[in-house]
Amino acid sequence: MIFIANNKYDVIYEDLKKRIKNEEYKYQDKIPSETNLILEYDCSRNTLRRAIKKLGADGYVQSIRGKGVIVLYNASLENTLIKKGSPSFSQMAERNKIKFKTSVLLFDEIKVNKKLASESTFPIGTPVYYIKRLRSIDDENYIVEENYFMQKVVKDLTISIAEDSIYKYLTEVLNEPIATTKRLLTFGLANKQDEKYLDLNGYNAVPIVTNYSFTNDGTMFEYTVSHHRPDKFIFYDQNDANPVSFMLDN
Amino acid sequence: MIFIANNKYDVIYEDLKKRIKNEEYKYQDKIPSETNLILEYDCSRNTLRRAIKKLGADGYVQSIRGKGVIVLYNASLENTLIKKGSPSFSQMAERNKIKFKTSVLLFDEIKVNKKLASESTFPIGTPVYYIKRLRSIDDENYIVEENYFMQKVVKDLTISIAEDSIYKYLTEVLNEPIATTKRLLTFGLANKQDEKYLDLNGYNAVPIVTNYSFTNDGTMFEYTVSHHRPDKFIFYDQNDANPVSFMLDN
DNA sequence: GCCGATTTGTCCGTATGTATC
DNA sequence: CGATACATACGGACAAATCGG
Repeated sequence: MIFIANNKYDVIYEDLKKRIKNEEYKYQDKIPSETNLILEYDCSRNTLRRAIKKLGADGYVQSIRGKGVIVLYNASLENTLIKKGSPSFSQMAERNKIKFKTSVLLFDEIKVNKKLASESTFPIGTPVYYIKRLRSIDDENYIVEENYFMQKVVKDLTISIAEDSIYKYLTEVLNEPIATTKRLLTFGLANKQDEKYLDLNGYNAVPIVTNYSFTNDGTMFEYTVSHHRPDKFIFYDQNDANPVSFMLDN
Repeated sequence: MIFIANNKYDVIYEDLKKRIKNEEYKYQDKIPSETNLILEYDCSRNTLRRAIKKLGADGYVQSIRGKGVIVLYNASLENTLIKKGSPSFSQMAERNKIKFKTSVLLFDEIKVNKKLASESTFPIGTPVYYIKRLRSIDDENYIVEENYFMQKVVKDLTISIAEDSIYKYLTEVLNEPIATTKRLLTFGLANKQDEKYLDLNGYNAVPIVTNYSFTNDGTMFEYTVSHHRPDKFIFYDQNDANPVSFMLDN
C-alpha cells in the first residue's frame, strides 16, 4: 500500500522524514532553519511548522527555541528496536494492513447485561454482537480476542465478515470510519482459553489489551479484550506527551 | 503542584477541559462552534483551533468537518478505567510527581562495552553511571530498574542524588530538561532479581519497560530497563496516531 | 437534487515575543 | 548588542463536508 499525501504539510512531512531516514540529516544534526525550508518548499511558515510539529510528535526531531531543530532519529537505535520486534507486526496497523488469518470461535447476538455494562460502559440492554476470534499467522496463534460491537453501528454482521475484516466492512461497506481508540494494557494470569489456543512458551501470564473504539461521530461502538501471546509481545511508543501508564494500587 | 498555563491556547485548552470534565458538555454533545468560541475567548481562529487540537490529541473531543466538535470524554468510562488502576500511580509522571521510596542497590561508574553498546546504542567506551534501584511505596516494591546515564550529561552523580531524584537533579541543578523519551514495553520471564525483590503474586513473568531518554538538545543520555510488578501494571493511552505495538515474529 | 448557510480543514502573510550565540 | 532561530498570536481567503429548506 502506497501512502499518498494530499496536503502540502504532509508532503513536506514525508519529504523531511525521507531525508532523515536517508541520513541526509543525521542524529544530532540540525535541519535547515524555518526560513530556508520555507524558501525551499515554497510554503508559508504555518504550513512548514505543521510538518515540523508532526515530525516532532513522531519522535524524529526536537525543536529548540533560539537554536534550531535537531534530529533525534538514530538509525542504530532503530535497528536495535527492529531486532527486538519486527514492525511488520504492528498491532495499530493490524486492522487493515496485516493479513492475520482469523478463525471465528463464537458468534452471537446478545444484550448487554449488568456485568458487561460495568466493564464496557455500554448501557444495559444494548444489542451487541458477541464474537470470539483467534488470530494467527503461518499457523501460529498470536491473539485470542472477544469483541462486542454495537449492532446499531455495525449493522448486519455475519460470520464470514468476522472471518475477513470487520474494519474493512465498517469503512468500505458501511462507510463508517473509526476515529479514535482508547487502549488499556494489562497483564493477567493465563486462563484455560489462553492455554488452549496460545503457545505460552513457559509463561503463565499474558498481555491483555482492552480497546474502546469510537466512530467518526463520537459513538463508542466497540469493546474488545485481546489476549496476546506473551513471548513475542511488544509495545512501542515514541511520544512524550500523552500516554500514561500506571499500576494498580488497591 | 498547580499547573500554570502561560499561553493563551493553554488557558483555553484548560478551560474547555474543565467544562468537559464538569459535564457542561457531555459525552456525544457538540461543543460550541469555532465562531462562537472565538467570540467568547476573544482570540484568533488559529489560537482556538490549537486548543481544540490538543483536546483531540488527549482524547477529549473529536472534530468532524462540516458538523462540529464532539465530546468523547465519558465519565463512566473514565470511572471504569480508574477502577482498574489508580492514576495516582502514573509511570509517566513518576519521575517528578510520585513519591517513590528509592533504594540504591548498586552504584558504579563503567565504560560501555560491546554488549551494552548494542542494546543501548551508546558508543563503546562511553563513560556512564551504572545504577540499580528499587522503587517502593508503603513498603511494597513495584519496580527494579537498571539505569545507565552518560556522565557527560549527568555530571557528578552521587548515591544520595540517586536515592532522591535524578530527574530533579537534572532539571533543577544541572538545568538540563528531558525533552523526549522513547519507550518499549515487553513481557519477560522473571529472573532471580525479580523473584527476590518483587511480589510476583503467582506470575512467572514481568512487564519490562525499556527507556531511551533525550536531553533538550537531542542527546540520548539515558538507557534504562525497568522490571515491574506484574499484577498491578497498567499502561493506558488515548491516542490514535503514534503508539505502535507489535509482536516479535522471528 | 440543488442551493445556501454553517462548520471544520488548509494555507497564506504579518507582527511580536523570547532564547541563543 | 545585533543577528538568527523558534514560539505565539492575529486576520483573511478559499476548500470541503454537512445539513436543512
